[in-house]
Amino acid sequence: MLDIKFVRENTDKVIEALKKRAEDTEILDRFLGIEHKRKDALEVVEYLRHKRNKLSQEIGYLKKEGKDASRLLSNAKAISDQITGKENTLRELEDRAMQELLLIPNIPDESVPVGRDETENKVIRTWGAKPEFSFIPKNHWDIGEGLGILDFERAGKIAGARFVINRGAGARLERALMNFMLDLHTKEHGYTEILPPILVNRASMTGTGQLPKFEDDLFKLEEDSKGLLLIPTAEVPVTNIHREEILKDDDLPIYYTAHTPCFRREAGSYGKDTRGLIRQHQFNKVELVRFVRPEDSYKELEALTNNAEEVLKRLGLHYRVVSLCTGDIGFSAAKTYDIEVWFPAQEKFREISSCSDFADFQARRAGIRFKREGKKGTEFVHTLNGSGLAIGRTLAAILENFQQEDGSVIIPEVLVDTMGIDKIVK
RNA sequence: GGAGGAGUGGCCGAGCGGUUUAAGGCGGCGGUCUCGAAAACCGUUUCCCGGUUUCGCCGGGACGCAGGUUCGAAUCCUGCCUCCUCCGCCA
Repeated sequence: MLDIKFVRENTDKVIEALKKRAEDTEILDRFLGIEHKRKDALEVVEYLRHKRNKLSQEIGYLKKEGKDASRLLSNAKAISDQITGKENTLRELEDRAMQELLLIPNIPDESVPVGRDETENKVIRTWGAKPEFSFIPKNHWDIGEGLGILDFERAGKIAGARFVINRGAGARLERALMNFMLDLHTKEHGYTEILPPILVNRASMTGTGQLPKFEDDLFKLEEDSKGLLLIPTAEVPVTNIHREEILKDDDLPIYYTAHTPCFRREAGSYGKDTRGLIRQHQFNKVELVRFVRPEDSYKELEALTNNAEEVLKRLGLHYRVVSLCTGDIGFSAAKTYDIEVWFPAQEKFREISSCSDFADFQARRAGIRFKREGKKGTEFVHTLNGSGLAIGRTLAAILENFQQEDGSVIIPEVLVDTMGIDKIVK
Protein backbone atom coordinates (compact mmCIF):
# COMPACT_ATOMS: atom_id res chain seq x y z
CA MET A 1 0.00 0.00 0.00
CA LEU A 2 1.23 3.44 -0.81
CA ASP A 3 1.21 6.31 1.67
CA ILE A 4 -2.11 8.18 1.41
CA LYS A 5 -0.37 11.51 1.80
CA PHE A 6 2.19 10.57 -0.85
CA VAL A 7 -0.54 9.62 -3.32
CA ARG A 8 -2.38 12.89 -2.63
CA GLU A 9 0.73 15.05 -3.02
CA ASN A 10 2.52 13.13 -5.79
CA THR A 11 -0.30 12.17 -8.11
CA ASP A 12 1.96 12.60 -11.14
CA LYS A 13 4.44 10.03 -9.83
CA VAL A 14 1.71 7.48 -9.20
CA ILE A 15 0.32 7.99 -12.70
CA GLU A 16 3.79 7.55 -14.16
CA ALA A 17 4.26 4.34 -12.18
CA LEU A 18 0.92 2.93 -13.33
CA LYS A 19 1.77 3.73 -16.94
CA LYS A 20 5.19 2.11 -16.66
CA ARG A 21 3.49 -0.99 -15.31
CA ALA A 22 1.13 -0.92 -18.30
CA GLU A 23 -1.84 -0.57 -15.94
CA ASP A 24 -4.94 1.55 -16.08
CA THR A 25 -4.72 4.91 -14.25
CA GLU A 26 -8.46 4.99 -13.65
CA ILE A 27 -8.01 3.43 -10.21
CA LEU A 28 -6.13 6.52 -9.08
CA ASP A 29 -8.92 8.91 -10.10
CA ARG A 30 -11.42 6.78 -8.23
CA PHE A 31 -9.23 6.83 -5.15
CA LEU A 32 -8.60 10.58 -5.20
CA GLY A 33 -12.29 11.39 -5.59
CA ILE A 34 -13.17 9.39 -2.49
CA GLU A 35 -10.12 10.60 -0.58
CA HIS A 36 -11.08 14.27 -0.94
CA LYS A 37 -14.55 13.59 0.38
CA ARG A 38 -13.04 11.57 3.21
CA LYS A 39 -10.81 14.42 4.31
CA ASP A 40 -13.68 16.91 4.27
CA ALA A 41 -15.85 14.57 6.32
CA LEU A 42 -13.03 14.04 8.80
CA GLU A 43 -12.68 17.77 9.40
CA VAL A 44 -16.39 18.12 10.08
CA VAL A 45 -16.47 15.15 12.46
CA GLU A 46 -13.46 16.39 14.42
CA TYR A 47 -14.93 19.87 14.76
CA LEU A 48 -18.24 18.48 16.04
CA ARG A 49 -16.51 16.14 18.47
CA HIS A 50 -14.54 19.06 19.84
CA LYS A 51 -17.77 20.98 20.47
CA ARG A 52 -19.38 17.99 22.14
CA ASN A 53 -16.36 17.34 24.37
CA LYS A 54 -16.43 20.92 25.63
CA LEU A 55 -20.13 20.71 26.42
CA SER A 56 -19.81 17.35 28.15
CA GLN A 57 -17.05 18.73 30.33
CA GLU A 58 -19.25 21.67 31.35
CA ILE A 59 -22.13 19.33 32.12
CA GLY A 60 -19.82 17.41 34.38
CA TYR A 61 -18.85 20.53 36.32
CA LEU A 62 -22.46 21.72 36.65
CA LYS A 63 -23.65 18.33 37.92
CA LYS A 64 -20.84 18.21 40.44
CA GLU A 65 -21.98 21.58 41.81
CA GLY A 66 -25.59 20.38 41.84
CA LYS A 67 -26.72 22.91 39.26
CA ASP A 68 -29.21 22.42 36.46
CA ALA A 69 -27.70 21.28 33.16
CA SER A 70 -30.81 20.45 31.18
CA ARG A 71 -30.30 23.22 28.60
CA LEU A 72 -26.74 22.10 27.83
CA LEU A 73 -27.89 18.51 27.86
CA SER A 74 -30.38 18.89 25.04
CA ASN A 75 -27.84 20.91 23.08
CA ALA A 76 -25.23 18.19 23.53
CA LYS A 77 -27.73 15.54 22.54
CA ALA A 78 -28.38 17.34 19.26
CA ILE A 79 -24.67 17.58 18.45
CA SER A 80 -24.16 13.96 19.40
CA ASP A 81 -26.87 12.85 16.97
CA GLN A 82 -25.27 14.95 14.28
CA ILE A 83 -21.91 13.29 14.95
CA THR A 84 -23.38 9.79 14.64
CA GLY A 85 -24.66 10.61 11.17
CA LYS A 86 -21.41 12.21 9.99
CA GLU A 87 -19.37 9.38 11.46
CA ASN A 88 -21.30 6.83 9.44
CA THR A 89 -20.57 8.78 6.28
CA LEU A 90 -16.93 9.08 7.26
CA ARG A 91 -16.58 5.39 7.99
CA GLU A 92 -18.07 4.49 4.65
CA LEU A 93 -15.68 6.85 2.86
CA GLU A 94 -12.71 5.48 4.80
CA ASP A 95 -13.62 1.92 3.81
CA ARG A 96 -14.02 2.84 0.19
CA ALA A 97 -10.78 4.84 0.09
CA MET A 98 -8.91 1.93 1.66
CA GLN A 99 -10.44 -0.56 -0.78
CA GLU A 100 -9.11 1.48 -3.69
CA LEU A 101 -5.76 2.16 -2.09
CA LEU A 102 -5.16 -1.56 -1.50
CA LEU A 103 -5.55 -2.11 -5.25
CA ILE A 104 -2.90 0.44 -6.29
CA PRO A 105 0.40 -1.33 -7.02
CA ASN A 106 3.83 -0.35 -5.72
CA ILE A 107 5.98 2.24 -7.51
CA PRO A 108 8.89 0.61 -9.38
CA ASP A 109 12.38 1.71 -8.41
CA GLU A 110 14.32 4.00 -10.80
CA SER A 111 16.71 1.17 -11.68
CA VAL A 112 13.96 -1.13 -12.95
CA PRO A 113 14.05 -1.42 -16.76
CA VAL A 114 10.96 0.04 -18.42
CA GLY A 115 9.05 -2.43 -20.55
CA ARG A 116 5.63 -3.93 -21.26
CA ASP A 117 6.14 -7.64 -20.59
CA GLU A 118 8.68 -10.39 -19.92
CA THR A 119 10.28 -9.99 -23.35
CA GLU A 120 11.73 -6.69 -22.12
CA ASN A 121 13.36 -8.07 -18.97
CA LYS A 122 17.08 -7.49 -18.77
CA VAL A 123 19.70 -10.21 -18.23
CA ILE A 124 22.11 -8.99 -15.54
CA ARG A 125 24.57 -11.88 -15.35
CA THR A 126 25.02 -15.52 -16.23
CA TRP A 127 26.88 -18.19 -14.26
CA GLY A 128 28.28 -21.52 -15.46
CA ALA A 129 27.78 -23.09 -18.85
CA LYS A 130 25.19 -25.26 -20.54
CA PRO A 131 25.98 -28.96 -20.02
CA GLU A 132 26.81 -30.85 -23.19
CA PHE A 133 25.24 -34.18 -23.95
CA SER A 134 26.32 -36.87 -26.39
CA PHE A 135 22.67 -37.95 -26.53
CA ILE A 136 19.30 -36.20 -26.61
CA PRO A 137 18.55 -35.13 -23.01
CA LYS A 138 15.21 -36.23 -21.57
CA ASN A 139 12.59 -34.22 -19.70
CA HIS A 140 12.82 -34.47 -15.92
CA TRP A 141 9.44 -36.21 -15.68
CA ASP A 142 10.56 -38.94 -18.03
CA ILE A 143 13.77 -39.36 -16.08
CA GLY A 144 11.93 -39.36 -12.74
CA GLU A 145 9.30 -41.84 -13.85
CA GLY A 146 11.96 -43.98 -15.51
CA LEU A 147 13.88 -44.21 -12.24
CA GLY A 148 10.69 -44.81 -10.23
CA ILE A 149 11.34 -41.75 -8.04
CA LEU A 150 8.50 -39.51 -9.30
CA ASP A 151 4.92 -40.73 -9.70
CA PHE A 152 2.53 -38.25 -11.31
CA GLU A 153 -0.09 -40.80 -12.27
CA ARG A 154 -0.84 -42.09 -8.78
CA ALA A 155 -0.68 -38.55 -7.37
CA GLY A 156 -3.47 -37.75 -9.82
CA LYS A 157 -5.52 -40.55 -8.36
CA ILE A 158 -5.00 -39.30 -4.83
CA ALA A 159 -5.36 -35.55 -5.33
CA GLY A 160 -5.70 -34.65 -9.00
CA ALA A 161 -3.63 -32.92 -11.66
CA ARG A 162 -0.58 -30.87 -10.65
CA PHE A 163 0.41 -33.12 -7.75
CA VAL A 164 3.32 -35.53 -7.46
CA ILE A 165 4.54 -38.36 -5.27
CA ASN A 166 8.26 -38.51 -4.56
CA ARG A 167 9.44 -42.03 -3.87
CA GLY A 168 12.66 -43.54 -2.53
CA ALA A 169 15.65 -41.54 -3.73
CA GLY A 170 13.25 -38.92 -5.09
CA ALA A 171 11.82 -38.25 -1.64
CA ARG A 172 15.26 -38.35 -0.12
CA LEU A 173 16.61 -35.90 -2.70
CA GLU A 174 13.82 -33.45 -1.83
CA ARG A 175 14.76 -33.73 1.84
CA ALA A 176 18.49 -33.44 1.12
CA LEU A 177 17.87 -30.23 -0.83
CA MET A 178 15.80 -28.78 1.98
CA ASN A 179 18.54 -29.51 4.52
CA PHE A 180 21.28 -28.26 2.28
CA MET A 181 19.52 -24.94 1.63
CA LEU A 182 18.51 -24.32 5.25
CA ASP A 183 22.01 -25.19 6.49
CA LEU A 184 23.64 -22.89 3.96
CA HIS A 185 21.42 -19.93 4.82
CA THR A 186 21.53 -20.38 8.60
CA LYS A 187 25.19 -21.36 9.00
CA GLU A 188 26.80 -19.18 6.34
CA HIS A 189 24.37 -16.40 5.42
CA GLY A 190 23.18 -15.36 8.89
CA TYR A 191 19.47 -16.25 8.67
CA THR A 192 17.39 -17.46 11.61
CA GLU A 193 15.39 -20.59 10.85
CA ILE A 194 11.60 -20.31 11.16
CA LEU A 195 8.95 -23.02 11.01
CA PRO A 196 5.72 -21.03 10.58
CA PRO A 197 2.02 -21.89 10.30
CA ILE A 198 1.03 -22.72 6.73
CA LEU A 199 -2.60 -21.78 7.36
CA VAL A 200 -3.05 -18.04 7.86
CA ASN A 201 -5.84 -15.52 8.32
CA ARG A 202 -6.98 -12.83 5.90
CA ALA A 203 -5.15 -10.05 7.73
CA SER A 204 -1.84 -11.80 7.04
CA MET A 205 -2.68 -12.28 3.36
CA THR A 206 -3.58 -8.59 3.14
CA GLY A 207 -0.36 -7.60 4.91
CA THR A 208 1.87 -9.05 2.22
CA GLY A 209 -0.41 -8.10 -0.68
CA GLN A 210 -1.99 -11.41 -1.77
CA LEU A 211 -5.38 -9.99 -0.77
CA PRO A 212 -7.61 -8.41 -1.81
CA LYS A 213 -6.44 -8.55 -5.42
CA PHE A 214 -5.33 -12.17 -5.84
CA GLU A 215 -7.98 -14.15 -4.00
CA ASP A 216 -8.44 -16.50 -6.99
CA ASP A 217 -4.86 -17.75 -6.71
CA LEU A 218 -5.35 -19.03 -3.17
CA PHE A 219 -6.66 -22.27 -1.72
CA LYS A 220 -9.21 -21.67 1.02
CA LEU A 221 -10.44 -24.07 3.64
CA GLU A 222 -14.13 -24.71 3.61
CA GLU A 223 -16.64 -23.26 6.09
CA ASP A 224 -16.26 -24.00 9.81
CA SER A 225 -12.52 -23.44 9.59
CA LYS A 226 -12.38 -19.77 10.62
CA GLY A 227 -11.76 -18.58 7.08
CA LEU A 228 -8.16 -19.75 7.06
CA LEU A 229 -6.21 -19.87 3.82
CA LEU A 230 -3.30 -22.03 2.68
CA ILE A 231 -0.12 -20.04 2.11
CA PRO A 232 1.13 -19.64 -1.48
CA THR A 233 4.61 -18.90 -0.08
CA ALA A 234 6.35 -18.71 3.31
CA GLU A 235 6.68 -14.98 2.62
CA VAL A 236 3.18 -14.58 4.06
CA PRO A 237 3.56 -16.06 7.57
CA VAL A 238 7.21 -15.03 7.93
CA THR A 239 6.75 -11.37 6.93
CA ASN A 240 3.67 -11.18 9.15
CA ILE A 241 5.70 -12.31 12.19
CA HIS A 242 6.30 -8.63 12.92
CA ARG A 243 2.90 -7.30 11.83
CA GLU A 244 1.72 -4.35 13.96
CA GLU A 245 5.05 -4.16 15.78
CA ILE A 246 7.45 -1.31 16.41
CA LEU A 247 10.96 -2.74 16.22
CA LYS A 248 14.01 -1.23 17.87
CA ASP A 249 16.67 0.31 15.66
CA ASP A 250 19.23 -2.32 16.66
CA ASP A 251 16.81 -5.19 15.96
CA LEU A 252 17.48 -4.46 12.31
CA PRO A 253 18.34 -6.01 9.99
CA ILE A 254 16.38 -9.22 10.63
CA TYR A 255 17.01 -12.23 8.37
CA TYR A 256 14.64 -15.22 8.44
CA THR A 257 14.62 -18.40 6.39
CA ALA A 258 11.82 -20.95 6.36
CA HIS A 259 10.98 -24.20 4.65
CA THR A 260 7.28 -24.72 3.96
CA PRO A 261 4.94 -26.38 1.55
CA CYS A 262 3.29 -23.80 -0.75
CA PHE A 263 -0.17 -24.05 -2.27
CA ARG A 264 -1.37 -22.34 -5.44
CA ARG A 265 -4.58 -22.62 -7.39
CA GLU A 266 -2.86 -21.82 -10.69
CA ALA A 267 -6.17 -20.50 -11.94
CA GLY A 268 -5.72 -19.16 -15.44
CA SER A 269 -2.64 -21.22 -16.21
CA TYR A 270 -4.51 -24.12 -17.81
CA GLY A 271 -2.38 -25.76 -20.43
CA LYS A 272 0.84 -24.23 -19.10
CA ASP A 273 3.48 -26.67 -17.85
CA THR A 274 0.90 -29.39 -17.43
CA ARG A 275 3.59 -32.03 -17.11
CA GLY A 276 6.39 -32.30 -14.61
CA LEU A 277 7.36 -30.47 -11.47
CA ILE A 278 7.42 -26.91 -12.79
CA ARG A 279 3.86 -25.92 -11.93
CA GLN A 280 2.28 -27.84 -9.05
CA HIS A 281 -0.63 -27.07 -6.72
CA GLN A 282 1.63 -28.04 -3.82
CA PHE A 283 5.39 -27.65 -3.72
CA ASN A 284 8.15 -27.16 -1.18
CA LYS A 285 10.21 -24.02 -0.98
CA VAL A 286 12.90 -22.51 1.20
CA GLU A 287 12.20 -18.82 1.54
CA LEU A 288 14.46 -15.92 2.53
CA VAL A 289 12.94 -12.86 4.21
CA ARG A 290 14.67 -9.66 5.30
CA PHE A 291 13.48 -6.70 7.38
CA VAL A 292 15.86 -3.79 6.83
CA ARG A 293 16.38 -0.05 7.26
CA PRO A 294 15.15 1.93 4.26
CA GLU A 295 18.60 3.27 3.36
CA ASP A 296 19.99 -0.29 3.08
CA SER A 297 17.13 -1.63 1.01
CA TYR A 298 18.68 -2.11 -2.42
CA LYS A 299 22.04 -3.23 -1.05
CA GLU A 300 20.10 -5.88 0.88
CA LEU A 301 18.31 -6.99 -2.28
CA GLU A 302 21.69 -7.64 -3.96
CA ALA A 303 22.84 -9.63 -0.91
CA LEU A 304 19.63 -11.66 -0.75
CA THR A 305 19.83 -12.47 -4.46
CA ASN A 306 23.44 -13.58 -4.00
CA ASN A 307 22.34 -15.89 -1.16
CA ALA A 308 19.87 -17.59 -3.49
CA GLU A 309 22.43 -17.80 -6.30
CA GLU A 310 24.92 -19.48 -3.96
CA VAL A 311 22.62 -22.52 -3.76
CA LEU A 312 22.82 -23.00 -7.52
CA LYS A 313 26.56 -22.42 -7.60
CA ARG A 314 27.18 -25.13 -5.03
CA LEU A 315 24.90 -27.52 -6.88
CA GLY A 316 26.75 -26.69 -10.09
CA LEU A 317 23.66 -25.60 -12.01
CA HIS A 318 23.94 -23.13 -14.88
CA TYR A 319 21.76 -20.04 -14.32
CA ARG A 320 21.21 -16.39 -15.12
CA VAL A 321 19.88 -13.41 -13.19
CA VAL A 322 17.22 -11.27 -14.82
CA SER A 323 15.95 -7.85 -13.74
CA LEU A 324 12.21 -7.83 -14.32
CA CYS A 325 10.90 -4.86 -16.28
CA THR A 326 8.19 -2.50 -15.05
CA GLY A 327 5.47 -4.41 -16.90
CA ASP A 328 6.49 -7.75 -15.37
CA ILE A 329 7.26 -7.04 -11.69
CA GLY A 330 4.70 -8.15 -9.15
CA PHE A 331 1.97 -5.98 -7.65
CA SER A 332 3.74 -5.38 -4.31
CA ALA A 333 7.33 -5.23 -5.56
CA ALA A 334 9.46 -2.14 -6.20
CA LYS A 335 12.20 -4.22 -7.83
CA THR A 336 12.61 -7.91 -8.62
CA TYR A 337 15.42 -10.17 -9.79
CA ASP A 338 14.42 -13.56 -11.12
CA ILE A 339 17.00 -16.31 -11.05
CA GLU A 340 16.51 -18.68 -13.95
CA VAL A 341 18.10 -22.10 -14.16
CA TRP A 342 18.91 -23.96 -17.34
CA PHE A 343 16.64 -26.84 -18.39
CA PRO A 344 18.42 -28.73 -21.18
CA ALA A 345 15.45 -30.76 -22.44
CA GLN A 346 13.34 -27.63 -22.95
CA GLU A 347 16.46 -25.68 -24.00
CA LYS A 348 15.20 -22.85 -21.82
CA PHE A 349 15.99 -20.91 -18.68
CA ARG A 350 13.15 -21.29 -16.17
CA GLU A 351 12.47 -19.26 -13.02
CA ILE A 352 13.70 -20.97 -9.86
CA SER A 353 13.76 -17.95 -7.55
CA SER A 354 12.19 -14.52 -7.47
CA CYS A 355 13.92 -11.98 -5.22
CA SER A 356 11.99 -8.80 -4.51
CA ASP A 357 12.37 -5.55 -2.65
CA PHE A 358 8.98 -4.28 -1.53
CA ALA A 359 10.34 -1.07 -0.02
CA ASP A 360 7.76 0.08 2.57
CA PHE A 361 4.75 -1.25 0.60
CA GLN A 362 4.18 -4.39 2.67
CA ALA A 363 5.40 -2.75 5.88
CA ARG A 364 2.72 -0.08 5.58
CA ARG A 365 -0.01 -2.65 4.94
CA ALA A 366 1.18 -4.82 7.79
CA GLY A 367 2.17 -2.01 10.18
CA ILE A 368 5.82 -3.07 10.57
CA ARG A 369 7.72 -0.07 11.91
CA PHE A 370 10.93 0.75 13.73
CA LYS A 371 12.15 3.57 15.90
CA ARG A 372 15.56 5.14 15.50
CA GLU A 373 17.50 5.83 18.67
CA GLY A 374 17.19 9.46 19.75
CA LYS A 375 14.73 10.33 16.98
CA LYS A 376 11.08 11.13 17.44
CA GLY A 377 8.42 9.09 15.69
CA THR A 378 8.57 5.82 13.81
CA GLU A 379 9.39 4.76 10.26
CA PHE A 380 8.29 1.79 8.21
CA VAL A 381 10.90 -0.90 7.67
CA HIS A 382 11.61 -2.22 4.19
CA THR A 383 10.78 -5.86 3.54
CA LEU A 384 12.41 -8.17 1.01
CA ASN A 385 12.07 -11.81 0.15
CA GLY A 386 13.18 -14.40 -2.33
CA SER A 387 13.10 -18.11 -2.87
CA GLY A 388 16.24 -19.81 -1.79
CA LEU A 389 15.10 -21.95 -3.67
CA ALA A 390 11.95 -23.60 -4.98
CA ILE A 391 12.79 -27.21 -4.17
CA GLY A 392 10.68 -29.05 -6.75
CA ARG A 393 12.14 -27.01 -9.57
CA THR A 394 15.66 -27.51 -8.18
CA LEU A 395 15.09 -31.25 -8.12
CA ALA A 396 13.84 -31.11 -11.70
CA ALA A 397 16.90 -29.11 -12.76
CA ILE A 398 19.21 -31.66 -11.13
CA LEU A 399 17.52 -34.53 -12.93
CA GLU A 400 17.79 -32.81 -16.31
CA ASN A 401 21.27 -31.35 -16.00
CA PHE A 402 22.99 -34.35 -14.44
CA GLN A 403 21.28 -37.14 -16.36
CA GLN A 404 23.37 -39.87 -17.98
CA GLU A 405 22.75 -41.71 -21.19
CA ASP A 406 21.67 -44.87 -19.30
CA GLY A 407 18.90 -42.91 -17.49
CA SER A 408 20.76 -42.57 -14.20
CA VAL A 409 21.41 -39.23 -12.50
CA ILE A 410 24.62 -38.08 -10.83
CA ILE A 411 24.08 -36.52 -7.37
CA PRO A 412 25.78 -33.14 -6.82
CA GLU A 413 28.79 -33.43 -4.52
CA VAL A 414 27.21 -31.30 -1.72
CA LEU A 415 24.28 -33.71 -1.41
CA VAL A 416 26.16 -37.00 -1.52
CA ASP A 417 26.58 -37.26 2.28
CA THR A 418 22.87 -36.82 2.99
CA MET A 419 21.82 -39.00 0.07
CA GLY A 420 24.20 -41.79 0.96
CA ILE A 421 24.66 -42.43 -2.78
CA ASP A 422 26.39 -40.53 -5.56
CA LYS A 423 24.12 -41.66 -8.34
CA ILE A 424 20.43 -42.52 -8.69
CA VAL A 425 20.00 -45.69 -10.73
CA LYS A 426 16.98 -47.75 -11.53
C1' G B 1 -16.19 -29.03 22.80
C1' G B 2 -17.84 -27.57 28.24
C1' A B 3 -17.16 -24.49 33.00
C1' G B 4 -14.66 -20.45 35.38
C1' G B 5 -10.91 -16.24 35.48
C1' A B 6 -8.07 -12.44 33.01
C1' G B 7 -6.40 -8.80 29.02
C1' U B 8 -4.57 -0.98 30.90
C1' G B 9 1.86 2.70 28.14
C1' G B 10 8.75 -0.69 27.05
C1' C B 11 7.52 -3.69 31.86
C1' C B 12 4.71 -4.10 36.68
C1' G B 13 0.26 -2.09 38.37
C1' A B 14 -4.11 1.33 40.18
C1' G B 15 -8.64 3.10 38.26
C1' C B 16 -14.83 0.21 37.54
C1' G B 17 -19.75 6.67 34.48
C1' G B 18 -17.50 13.31 34.85
C1' U B 19 -10.38 17.66 37.90
C1' U B 20 -7.88 10.54 34.65
C1' U B 21 -5.53 15.69 31.01
C1' A B 22 -4.55 7.05 32.41
C1' A B 23 -2.24 7.48 39.53
C1' G B 24 2.16 5.07 41.47
C1' G B 25 6.50 2.17 40.64
C1' C B 26 10.40 -0.13 37.51
C1' G B 27 13.26 0.61 33.22
C1' G B 28 15.07 4.45 29.58
C1' C B 29 16.73 9.53 28.62
C1' G B 30 18.43 14.60 30.36
C1' G B 31 20.19 17.40 34.53
C1' U B 32 22.15 18.69 39.73
C1' C B 33 26.07 16.83 42.87
C1' U B 34 31.21 14.38 41.81
C1' C B 35 38.09 14.09 39.73
C1' G B 36 34.86 10.19 37.80
C1' A B 37 31.06 6.77 39.09
C1' A B 38 27.24 4.93 42.40
C1' A B 39 23.46 6.70 45.55
C1' A B 40 20.20 10.68 46.29
C1' C B 41 17.35 14.57 44.28
C1' C B 42 14.93 17.34 40.03
C1' G B 43 12.92 16.94 35.24
C1' U B 44 11.42 13.98 31.10
C1' U B 45 9.46 9.53 28.76
C1' U B 46 3.31 5.84 23.88
C1' C B 47 1.29 5.68 19.08
C1' C B 48 -1.95 7.21 14.80
C1' C B 49 -4.64 11.12 11.93
C1' G B 50 -5.54 16.29 10.72
C1' G B 51 -4.23 21.51 11.10
C1' U B 52 -0.43 25.03 11.76
C1' U B 53 2.71 30.89 12.00
C1' U B 54 7.10 23.92 12.49
C1' C B 55 13.45 23.43 17.63
C1' G B 56 7.01 24.05 18.95
C1' C B 57 1.71 24.56 19.35
C1' C B 58 -3.70 23.30 18.53
C1' G B 59 -7.63 19.62 17.58
C1' G B 60 -9.35 14.45 17.09
C1' G B 61 -8.57 9.25 18.13
C1' A B 62 -6.48 4.73 20.60
C1' C B 63 -6.93 1.01 27.74
C1' G B 64 -7.18 -6.99 23.46
C1' C B 65 -10.60 -6.33 18.70
C1' A B 66 -15.52 -4.84 16.70
C1' G B 67 -20.20 -2.83 17.70
C1' G B 68 -23.87 -0.65 21.26
C1' U B 69 -25.95 2.44 25.57
C1' U B 70 -24.97 7.71 27.26
C1' C B 71 -24.45 14.76 26.94
C1' G B 72 -19.96 12.03 28.47
C1' A B 73 -17.08 5.05 28.54
C1' A B 74 -10.67 2.29 30.51
C1' U B 75 -15.28 1.92 33.57
C1' C B 76 -21.97 -0.39 31.65
C1' C B 77 -24.07 -3.98 27.53
C1' U B 78 -23.37 -7.55 23.12
C1' G B 79 -20.22 -10.41 19.86
C1' C B 80 -15.31 -11.97 18.74
C1' C B 81 -9.92 -12.87 19.71
C1' U B 82 -5.91 -14.22 22.93
C1' C B 83 -3.97 -16.09 27.54
C1' C B 84 -4.58 -18.87 32.37
C1' U B 85 -7.16 -22.93 35.53
C1' C B 86 -10.23 -27.33 35.45
C1' C B 87 -13.17 -31.26 32.60
C1' G B 88 -13.67 -33.93 27.87
C1' C B 89 -11.19 -35.37 23.34
C1' C B 90 -6.55 -36.01 20.93
C1' A B 91 -1.03 -36.60 17.56
